[in-house]
Amino acid sequence: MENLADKKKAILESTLELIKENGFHGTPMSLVAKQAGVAAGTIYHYFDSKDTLICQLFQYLRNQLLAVVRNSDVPGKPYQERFYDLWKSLCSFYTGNPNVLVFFEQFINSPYNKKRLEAGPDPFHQLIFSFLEEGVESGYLRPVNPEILGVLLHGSIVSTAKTYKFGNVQLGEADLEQIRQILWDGMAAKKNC
Amino acid sequence: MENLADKKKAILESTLELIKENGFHGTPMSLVAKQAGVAAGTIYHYFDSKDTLICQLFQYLRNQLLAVVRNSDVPGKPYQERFYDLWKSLCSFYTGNPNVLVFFEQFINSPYNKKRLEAGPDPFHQLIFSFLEEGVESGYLRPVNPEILGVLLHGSIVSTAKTYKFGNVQLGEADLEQIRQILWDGMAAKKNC
DNA sequence: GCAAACCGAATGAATATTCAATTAACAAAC
DNA sequence: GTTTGTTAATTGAATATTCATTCGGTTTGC
Repeated sequence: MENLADKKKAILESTLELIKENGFHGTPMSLVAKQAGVAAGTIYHYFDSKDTLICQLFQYLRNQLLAVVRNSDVPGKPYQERFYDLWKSLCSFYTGNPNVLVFFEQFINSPYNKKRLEAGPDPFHQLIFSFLEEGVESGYLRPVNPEILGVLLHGSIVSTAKTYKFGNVQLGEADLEQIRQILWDGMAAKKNC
Repeated sequence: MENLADKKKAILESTLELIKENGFHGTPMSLVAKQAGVAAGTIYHYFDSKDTLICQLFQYLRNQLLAVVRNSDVPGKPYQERFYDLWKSLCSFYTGNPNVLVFFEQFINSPYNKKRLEAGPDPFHQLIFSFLEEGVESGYLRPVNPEILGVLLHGSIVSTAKTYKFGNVQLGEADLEQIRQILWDGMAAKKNC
């Protein structure tokens, strides 16, 4: 899965790049071909249609995201640190790959996503969910539906990454730390209040 | 600004509807015309091009959002209640108008948004910012850059609204209450911890 | 009567997709 | 080591479709 054929990978990366630049529409196959350094016909050797190209691009990037999350988790550490690590690694993945974030947002709010939702929960979602569930059961997090905690966690990361890259305001490391802290303080079980 | 010509309004609303259904692309002018009950040429009487139609639709909806926020704020109330009201009104606007949420997300992550960002901060953003600034200065909220608080506030609302409508999980009123509570607990100044 | 609103078929440019032909990859046979 | 055969990869011009936009003419409001 990692060492995709060079051409196929080039096509996927070019599509990502162009969608960031020109938007979801306004990215003709001819441009994808040119940017990837292949002929138009070659794309159709690897992908049935533009639609499947876009859907497979989503899968491809989603797997990268999953790998990032998996690698960031060190089971031995205390829960709060693992929480911080998770937040940080996700956030830095998005800020380091802003075109991925843009593509995700476009994809998820497009009709393409309908089919995906009908296909059931994806591994990324499940991973986050079970991590939060563990936190609740161990008493580190408030006794709240982990789905809700996931909403807050993910929302804060996406929002932060967007502001970081696109906003007029520049957020520094200290700011990111604060956001993480505020989120934790809200979600953590209150011991002495 | 409120009583737009009937036809113009119909065109805007149809565009919104179709973009939710068929996505940003895949929404031809011919369909917009049919759905709005006008001729294709009529659209060009009101809008220079498809691009300006989409940009004006964004402005149109952004003004509605602004009005919702303005109406929800009752200056006499205690700050925490105003905070809750703001959160609730924004969230229910999005859950009640899911196509607006989808459109916003599409628009903001598209190249159209570049021009908008270059045009400076918009009134909606400013309103939220000053509300949070007031909270910080009055000592109700943590002494943190209001921009950061805004990120968290907006992220939690968007994420919640998306889950509410599109997620596999159904969130009830009690769940929304909890999310609001968690957010407040994170953002509020710590009095006794 | 006049100006603005409106119509919708016609136009022309853009573009997703196809396909017949060419080239590379590579293994088996000699 | 060369030939040969076979399959997969690649090309890019041609096709058919789609779609934004135009414009000459018609209707409506005043």
